[in-house]
Amino acid sequence: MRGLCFWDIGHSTISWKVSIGAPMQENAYRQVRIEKLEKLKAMGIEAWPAKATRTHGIAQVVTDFADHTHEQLDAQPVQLSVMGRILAIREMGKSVFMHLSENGQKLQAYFRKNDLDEHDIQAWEAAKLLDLGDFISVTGPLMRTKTGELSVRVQTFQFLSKALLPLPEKWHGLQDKELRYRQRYLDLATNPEVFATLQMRSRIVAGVRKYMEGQGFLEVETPMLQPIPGGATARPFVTHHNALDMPLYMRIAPELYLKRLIVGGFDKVFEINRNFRNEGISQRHNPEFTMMESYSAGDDLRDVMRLTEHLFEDAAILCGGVERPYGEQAISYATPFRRLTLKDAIAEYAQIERARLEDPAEIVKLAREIHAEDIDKKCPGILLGDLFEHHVEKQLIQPTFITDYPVELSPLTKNLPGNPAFVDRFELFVGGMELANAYSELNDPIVQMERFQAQLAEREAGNDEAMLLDLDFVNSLEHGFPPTGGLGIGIDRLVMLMTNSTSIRDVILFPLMRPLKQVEYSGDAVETNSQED
RNA sequence: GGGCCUAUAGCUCAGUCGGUAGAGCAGCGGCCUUUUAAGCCGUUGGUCGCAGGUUCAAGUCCUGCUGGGCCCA
Repeated sequence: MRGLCFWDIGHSTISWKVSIGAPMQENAYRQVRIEKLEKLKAMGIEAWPAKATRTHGIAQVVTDFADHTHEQLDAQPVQLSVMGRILAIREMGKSVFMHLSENGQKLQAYFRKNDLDEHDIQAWEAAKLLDLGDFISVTGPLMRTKTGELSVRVQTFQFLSKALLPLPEKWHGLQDKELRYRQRYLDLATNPEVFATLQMRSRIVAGVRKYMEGQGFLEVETPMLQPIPGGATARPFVTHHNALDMPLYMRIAPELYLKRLIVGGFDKVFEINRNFRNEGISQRHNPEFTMMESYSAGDDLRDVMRLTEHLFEDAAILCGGVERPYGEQAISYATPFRRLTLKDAIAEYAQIERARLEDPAEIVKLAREIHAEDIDKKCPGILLGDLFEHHVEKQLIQPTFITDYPVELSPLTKNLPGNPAFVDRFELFVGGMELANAYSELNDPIVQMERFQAQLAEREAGNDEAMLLDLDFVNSLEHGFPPTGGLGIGIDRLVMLMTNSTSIRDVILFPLMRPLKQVEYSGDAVETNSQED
């Protein structure tokens, strides 16, 4: 047999949510359409031809002829062919109106029995076999209906793909969030706002790429499979290379490789790609997420701040304006963004006397007030991070750079001049979320080695998120690493802000879902291929 | 990890105090040659997520499980 898989609907221990996308399912809808398919075959019509008859895209027609009046289209007929999926059918006796959809745009097609008969005597019978969800192409002159809607007056049409399964409800679309994420194709096909959001994501990524290139950065690709996962504090996904018989890790960050490129002589590089962190899933976290990470030789944190805020301003303008709605808020991306040190932010938003944050004993006291975990094991710097997270983060709605981080939170960052306890780093917060993270990169190989050793000690003490030592990276620094400004921007979150989406899943085409158990279909035998618990 | 919510027709959703399982859309059969969620008439379709329990009787109450959502840490 063909090794088809289908969702188990019979196994008693399996939670099964009936799905319109379940192939091979006993389904009256499917049966009806198989019968229509037989009728098409009998008429000699191919249901799935190799190429569509098409002269125009629907988007093109909609824009190009937006201003053409009824009279103009009558006087100078425009003959064309477009393809699309049938999203609505309004039947009126011997004429039928349909909406065809292509790439998020809609165009009406007007089927009239007399018009079809003139070109093909069996066409009207074939048109009766059209269903919601089918892809077709229609050929004929453009017209405007009585109500002024631009339409194709169909003379001939072509089946492009006969849909065997029905679309979700035409008015509400697909609402069930689980089905929306599991069967994103149906979500996209029936929810125009979902289509628009995910289309906008691609445009934003293209915009970011264009902006970075405009600033003189070169796009590069560094390993996603890494023998030593570095550049961030996070748990990695583990995999295995068979031929080399060695463990490999999905990268948690590209940082250490991009920095090697600076050592190698590239002055400005960036990379837009996925990072993988083996952590929980939430409205703001997906195990794989997209980062734009960049390094520019000769720059420090102030330069990176300017780069960052203009990138955000640019993206906002691309999406419609420097002021963008986010939930109940209006966020302004007009530069410059507010700058605030970590301690000043805590003092301001928690309404704590600034001087207390200079006293380790006071910091511990404040940490106890918010019931921070493992207070005894943590140094004051890390507790400051806890205080910030608790009191400040969610309140930073307007774009705000937080600067001057404790060294313990930033093993790869250069110290502030004359201050061994704090580093030259910023994080950008918008809409209560961390959006970007940037450093004046640590370029002293001796200090870097000490920082790695401190991380190893952390690891010994049981922190499995502490960084691993990457000796080759330290070695590269010893060959000379110029002052460098580094930046990472969470692209998914940027898209959330720009498209006013509250969940990261809404801006990821295929967010990770727990798979439903499957069975393998092999002739008459149905066997489970899922792992027993 | 903890708490709350949720799963009913292909889809969107009702289902009261425990007493014969409902609507709209979609589908199917009719009527209708410029409709706009077209309209009108008729009609098919249910393992009420899964497994137990209580009860004369469970979509409804209880327990467990599974998927999903939301909130908290």
